[in-house]
Amino acid sequence: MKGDHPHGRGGHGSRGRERARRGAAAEAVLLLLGERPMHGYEMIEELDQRSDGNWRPSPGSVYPTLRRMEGRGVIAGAEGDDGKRVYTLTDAGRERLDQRDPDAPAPWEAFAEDGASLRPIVHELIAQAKQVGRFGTAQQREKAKEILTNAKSDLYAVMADG
Amino acid sequence: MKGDHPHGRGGHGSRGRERARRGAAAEAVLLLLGERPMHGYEMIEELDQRSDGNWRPSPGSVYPTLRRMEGRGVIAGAEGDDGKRVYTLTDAGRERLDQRDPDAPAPWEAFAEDGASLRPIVHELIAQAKQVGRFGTAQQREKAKEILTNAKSDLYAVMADG
DNA sequence: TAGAACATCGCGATATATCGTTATCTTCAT
DNA sequence: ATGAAGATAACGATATATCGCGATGTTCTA
Repeated sequence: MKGDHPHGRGGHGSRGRERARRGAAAEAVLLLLGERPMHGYEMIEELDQRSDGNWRPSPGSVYPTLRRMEGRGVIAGAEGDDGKRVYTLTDAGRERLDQRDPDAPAPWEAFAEDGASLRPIVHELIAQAKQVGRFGTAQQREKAKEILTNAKSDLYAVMADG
Repeated sequence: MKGDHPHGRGGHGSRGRERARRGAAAEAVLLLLGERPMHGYEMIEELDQRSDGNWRPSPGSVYPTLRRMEGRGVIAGAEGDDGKRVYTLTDAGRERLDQRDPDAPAPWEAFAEDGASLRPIVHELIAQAKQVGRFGTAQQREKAKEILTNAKSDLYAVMADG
């Protein structure tokens, strides 16, 4: 029951995925282009926002997916003169989208975070460290180094026995 | 006078620059290509290493510089079939390099850090936070959040009155 | 010689593409 | 049902290019 590890269905928790499911990128593209035409980078940002910063698919995920889908005829890309390649749903793509279960959650929702995410606080900490690095005196930087070193040790301890 | 602020020639310290001098990128390229032909990304990595991670010029610095220098005839770029554009010194470039004062320090040396850099420890801290985020339980993540929040406050305090 | 005006450079953000590794999912034999 | 094998997708790293903002350095003027 509870003798066995505090994992349960916990292991790595009730929070969002690490890595997207197979096909999640393509499904996300289908849904986004169902709303309006977009280019690749735009989709990356959109997914980043919709997942609250927890799924920002890398170029290595997005651009091959777009090419794949284009090859399969579900989307069509038009090269603009500004170096942007804007994609639109084809009829086949629209059909595929219509066939999708409308109650199924969008892929980015699988990445929704509860409040326990370390991301924002880590981000703030980095920003503050940067401030000290840029504008602090040698003494202040030394102090900062100490603080950060201690924090690191504390994090180790949490994983070791916390 | 000198009564003002514990800055002296301290302000932001005896450590490396924030931003490269005007012309530093071009000078660095000249020096690197004096050693061997390289492509853009390779130079970025090389400068990152030679400056101990303190100057990793962004694509927005490097690629325009390469094009500029090519336009001025000091370097020549050859497009490979693998998407890499390898640059070489031209005779004019070699001449320019020979005319350079050999005792002058290389641009990346201006970024040399004393031991007070926060960069490595910040990096380690991020790595450890990631570990907790990936593999930690909800309790452990909560603890980590607390630790990081405290560290942030401590850093604020250092800049405020430390 | 000060300072203002101008030209140019450095850089983060924006934008795209591919490669090799790793993870995921399906399928097929056991 | 189970588990190994194969196919394919996701992703970080590698690679290039441009834009606009802000910093830097030079030149011109008073």
